[in-house]
Amino acid sequence: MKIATYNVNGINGRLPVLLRWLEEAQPDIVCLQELKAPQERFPITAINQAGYQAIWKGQKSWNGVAILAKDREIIEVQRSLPGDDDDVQSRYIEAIIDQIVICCFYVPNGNPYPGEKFDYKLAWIKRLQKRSQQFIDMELPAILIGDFNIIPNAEDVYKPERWENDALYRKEVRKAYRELIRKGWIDSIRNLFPEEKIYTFWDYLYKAYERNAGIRLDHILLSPLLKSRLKSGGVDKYVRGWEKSSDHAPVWIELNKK
Amino acid sequence: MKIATYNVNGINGRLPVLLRWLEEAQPDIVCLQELKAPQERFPITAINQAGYQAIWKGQKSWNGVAILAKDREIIEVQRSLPGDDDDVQSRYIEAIIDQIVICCFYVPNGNPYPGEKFDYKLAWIKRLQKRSQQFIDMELPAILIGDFNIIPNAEDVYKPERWENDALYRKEVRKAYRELIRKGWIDSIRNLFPEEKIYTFWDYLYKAYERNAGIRLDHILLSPLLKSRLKSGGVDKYVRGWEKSSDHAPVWIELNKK
DNA sequence: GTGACTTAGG
DNA sequence: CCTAAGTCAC
Repeated sequence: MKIATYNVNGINGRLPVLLRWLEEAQPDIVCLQELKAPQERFPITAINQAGYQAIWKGQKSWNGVAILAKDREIIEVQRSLPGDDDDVQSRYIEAIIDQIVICCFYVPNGNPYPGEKFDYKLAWIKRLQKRSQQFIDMELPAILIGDFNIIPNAEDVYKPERWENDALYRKEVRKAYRELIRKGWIDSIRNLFPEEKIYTFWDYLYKAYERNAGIRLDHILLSPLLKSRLKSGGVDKYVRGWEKSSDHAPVWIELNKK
Repeated sequence: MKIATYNVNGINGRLPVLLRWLEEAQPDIVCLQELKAPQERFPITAINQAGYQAIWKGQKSWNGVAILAKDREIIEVQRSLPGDDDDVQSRYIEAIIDQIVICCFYVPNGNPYPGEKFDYKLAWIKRLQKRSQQFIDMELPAILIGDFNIIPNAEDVYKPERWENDALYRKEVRKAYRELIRKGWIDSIRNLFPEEKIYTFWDYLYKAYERNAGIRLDHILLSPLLKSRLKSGGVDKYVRGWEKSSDHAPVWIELNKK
């Protein structure tokens, strides 16, 4: 089973690119972030025609997340991240597919640091830690997947010294990521490729992709129960080179059958 | 010699369509309106690559006119319509090509009627009448060509009764058009096709093109000296059906050699 | 640099 | 409906 995450940066403007990638990559489960579309403007017809069921949580202009699945039932569990009823941003959706809990999310960017937005990011991650710990405690097969807006380590950014005070790399958020790992979550891509330079995002500005000035932001974390099923994975970097591409590339793993 | 007019409704957004049409239609002289680009953003490189020389008068956001010519010298004569030095709108450009005076323009829309904008339109047309009369008086071969924003007659609109109080069809502007004809200008398309229903514009709204709910706004008027050289003409209506087309279609004539 | 939104003009 | 342009967020 192939499971992927892709920050599309606008589901409607990105539709041709998304459909082309779905056709070529044939993922079974896809988590999307940054739909940038209100609930009623999600292109469900085109997604269905491509062979996928979907659940999604839209929002006008910003954020928005979705889970797509091919030939599989999607059981929606949550449409927001528990822990703050006043949070109106559409950044989290959770479902059970094939008996695995899929937590698809888009962590707040958090810039500028310091400031309110950074505080919101830290608070959001705390809620995510809390929610995710429940799956660990219950010993459920679960996946944390999406745009974490966290660069986990120095080897995940082309020029770490430039990023010290960026909310994507601040020590507080790296610490939160390490905390997840300490609790048992497995960074699947880093597990498969312990030494390689792997990026998932290249800024639109300054020819970042051509210079490979990238960062690793999009992650797929497996709960301990799933570790033994991890078969392969990768970043579809070439998609970032397509016309009218997102600034992120799709990231995917394959799990062996239970 | 093939001479055409095309209101492109945004030269940069329309560039692929324009280049495709130039390639297919192979006009010798092309008058463009509604460039909607400042002087420095006219895509002269692409136009040159397509084989055309050009002169143009740009304006930020609105209006803007250009004259293109293939393998012919363009002698620029005017960059604005004489008669009002305070008029800052880029609606008129005049050149001599192959010993013919080419007056390329974009008459003000004039809506809503009544109002200041309608008054500006009438005043603008008066200046055009004055300028054009000079060519008649001097017995020069000349062409008035562009988007007149005038529906000359009831047969030039799909539903005339709906348009009585629209600035494109108000009796004042139709009278001004008749006045040009009375002075000797020849409506080349109507001369070639006295009885046919011919439109050059279909609104983007309400599926106007699919319903053929069109109007005739773009005209090519010949000074008396050129009447005998009129060989053929037409509206490239199919261009309006292309993806990302303008709301106008190109209009063209062919002149016999002198 | 890019997307979504808003506004103005048609 | 469609364009250009200005705004905001990333």
